[in-house]
Amino acid sequence: MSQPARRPAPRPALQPGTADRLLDAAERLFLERGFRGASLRALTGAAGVNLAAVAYHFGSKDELLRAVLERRIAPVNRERLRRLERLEADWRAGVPRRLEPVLEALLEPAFAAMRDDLESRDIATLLYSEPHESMPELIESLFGECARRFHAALTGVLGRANAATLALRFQMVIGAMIHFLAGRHRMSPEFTRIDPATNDDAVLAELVAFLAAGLRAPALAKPRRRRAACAEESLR
Amino acid sequence: MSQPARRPAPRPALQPGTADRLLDAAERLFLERGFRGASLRALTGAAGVNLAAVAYHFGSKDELLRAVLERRIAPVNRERLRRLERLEADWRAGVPRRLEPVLEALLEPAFAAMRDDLESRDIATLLYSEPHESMPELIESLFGECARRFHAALTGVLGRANAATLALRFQMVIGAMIHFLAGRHRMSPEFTRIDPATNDDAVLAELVAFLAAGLRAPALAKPRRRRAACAEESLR
DNA sequence: GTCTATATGTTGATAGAC
DNA sequence: GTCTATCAACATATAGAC
Repeated sequence: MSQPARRPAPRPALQPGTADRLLDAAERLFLERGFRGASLRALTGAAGVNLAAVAYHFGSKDELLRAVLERRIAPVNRERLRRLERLEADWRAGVPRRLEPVLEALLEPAFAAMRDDLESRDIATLLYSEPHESMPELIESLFGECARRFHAALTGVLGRANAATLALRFQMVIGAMIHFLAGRHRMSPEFTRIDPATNDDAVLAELVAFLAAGLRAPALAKPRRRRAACAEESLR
Repeated sequence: MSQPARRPAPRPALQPGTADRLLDAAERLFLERGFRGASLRALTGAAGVNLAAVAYHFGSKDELLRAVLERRIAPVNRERLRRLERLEADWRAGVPRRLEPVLEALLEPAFAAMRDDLESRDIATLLYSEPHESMPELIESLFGECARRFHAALTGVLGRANAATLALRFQMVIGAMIHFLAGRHRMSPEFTRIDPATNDDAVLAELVAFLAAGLRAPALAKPRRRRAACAEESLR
């Protein structure tokens, strides 16, 4: 209305640009067929763009993958850290430290993203799975800070001792989470025996309950050691 | 010495045959580079056999993959079921049902295989990861019976009610197990903060403790419901 | 920014000699 | 059983017109 002319991105929502349509198609096909299984021809064909657009907009297939992953994962991790920081502020203000809110801060943003974008159900599969030279750095750059911050927060809630056990348990949390975000849609309901109509919120609540109980499990008696009975303090 | 001539398989151990060398090389390279990332030329080159040997001995690359998977997974699942059947015989004889032995029957054979064959650390990665047309049937044919039997055993130990919750929790067990068998070697120790020297037996014990605690967690209060406090009976 | 055309290499599979 | 030679299809990437 007020501007006279020359707008670089006129209608960002009505007609997605070539780059966005490529990202959408790549996301879908990478998930369906894997990185190597989705050729540039299939990608550009599905997006309705020219084959050469990949090189022009992203440079290479590898960088297209990175763009696909970052677009989904970065906002989820930002939300995770935002929620964690609010918890930590509460703790500094004297609110007692509880385990469940930390797990919810870790899990809920991923489930929310899954609910909002059904097409992109689980981007994390691509990281967990296909071997790819640059994956380790990509994992570190995407999840490194987030993982360290949550690990530290769990240490703060569960106690500083027994760091080795907590490191193992934190990976069990990560494993259950990834499998649940990704694996459920890869296996048939006949195999998992999970009702396909199960509400995502219910799954999230069940995950939090399961993982909290696991994290609170008494530390293993090495030769022989007293076990703490208090729930919140049992991993000492 | 005594036989005059014509022996079809003279020295089965000293010099592995072409098929076995192909299986070994394929296993290693599929794990390193993924199914699609390992070409038949790379496979046969590493095995020191001719390219055409794949077609002769296995028919196709797909069937070579199936052979690789079956060779490792079938014996592990046989051992799992053998142990589970011994437990069930004990139960029929009046021994009280406990959760931990069931988890050990599920986990220990996989860890033992990992310990025995360091090269083939985690074959399950190949199933969990790369999308492949025939994977769902392959998963069903390799793990279907085993999964159903363990699911039933867990139902027997934890109680028949709340089947929906148990189905979810069983998948959490599977997820943590897979991630632990596979993921630990994909991520750097700096990322996981797990001491690389950690004993596999210790990891197994920690997994059992974590998962048992998670499986025993009280069922979620739906609107409002009394929670059972007894450990072995809490999932009712 | 988008397109055609093409360069250059690799893939899985197979035919047929030995 | 093992080999060479080769096929047809496909891959990613790029040069250069519009």
